[in-house]
Amino acid sequence: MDGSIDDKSEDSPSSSGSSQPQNLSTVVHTITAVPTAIPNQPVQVQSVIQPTQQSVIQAAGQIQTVQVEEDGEGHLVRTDTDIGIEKRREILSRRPSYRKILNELSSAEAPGIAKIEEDKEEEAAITSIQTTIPSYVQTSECTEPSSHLPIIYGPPVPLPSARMQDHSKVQGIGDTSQDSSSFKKVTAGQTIQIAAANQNELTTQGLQTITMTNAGQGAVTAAAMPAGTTIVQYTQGDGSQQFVTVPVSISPAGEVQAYQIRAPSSLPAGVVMATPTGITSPQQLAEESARKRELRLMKNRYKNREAARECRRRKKEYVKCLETRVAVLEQQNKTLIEELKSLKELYCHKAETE
DNA sequence: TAGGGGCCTCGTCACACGCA
DNA sequence: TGCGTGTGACGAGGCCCCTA
Repeated sequence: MDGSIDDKSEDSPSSSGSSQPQNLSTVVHTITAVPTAIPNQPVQVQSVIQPTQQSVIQAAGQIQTVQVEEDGEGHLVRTDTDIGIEKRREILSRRPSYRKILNELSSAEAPGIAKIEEDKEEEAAITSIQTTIPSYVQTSECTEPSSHLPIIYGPPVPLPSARMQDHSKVQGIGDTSQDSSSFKKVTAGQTIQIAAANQNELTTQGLQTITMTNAGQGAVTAAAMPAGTTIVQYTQGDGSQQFVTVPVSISPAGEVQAYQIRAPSSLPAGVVMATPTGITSPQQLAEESARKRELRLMKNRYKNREAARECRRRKKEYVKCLETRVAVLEQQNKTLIEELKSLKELYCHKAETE
């Protein structure tokens, strides 16, 4: 296999003939390639494409599949075919991760192809996740991670991305207002006094002030704001503001049940959880299980949100890598064409003289 | 200048896959 | 086998540009 591809499609990047790398922001080819460096050439990129490997091109909302087949002479022939959704799903599910693809690329020591940092950066990211307040509660002025703020499992209020956040929309929990239906207005108002069963449990987390100014629960009843939870803003001893999501159930009489704020050993430092006390009835148990389920879902959503960010970052990196390869291959193709021309001329000249 | 379309980014869900 | 992770799909919202 020499890695050459006879591209039969007219709109493929390699057949464009342009020296500019094609904008691949919406065109993603799933091709495993191993670049290797050889003397006298800047970079030799050898495509290693499995004969049965299929690629998916998604452009302008249309998904087209690319079947790569061997033509019997060691050449890989790409044929575009229409396939059904099931087949497409099957293909997509077999797709290796961007990290794997890029790391395979980088494992060949190709210059200019950066390996995706897996360990240290990811560990740092995890640490930052565990110790910083998520972006959806950061104001636009607060883009730097704040190490003393606790984690919030899930978005108490579904805020848009930091880029999309209008500063006027996010001014901290308690006075957050919004102008679209997806934003849930949180009004300042109620003050909930939460009693701690053991003051030490608070002080171990550095929480010294437990008088909490709370947004009214009724004002936070959003789809993404599970019933029975509320946002609590409190002040630490050093005066810094912190926010936590706290499950709160209100009795028919309008009384707020007491919750302990504790620091479970399973949670990282800076994370506080609130657990109810004195729940005995089946209804309360059911509420408690539902609350735990919501908490788990919120946690999953939060993690998935971070995972999606990472995935998109890797995807961008992968696309950049492909663009670089396209540029290199185009340059190499030009060089080879020029070389072929010169050799042809030399051969013709030699034939004429003979 | 309003609004319509295209593009980008993000959050969320669903699903496949790998691992303990 | 359950759980965590990675990623495609989808919808929503914002931004930009063009046009009537």
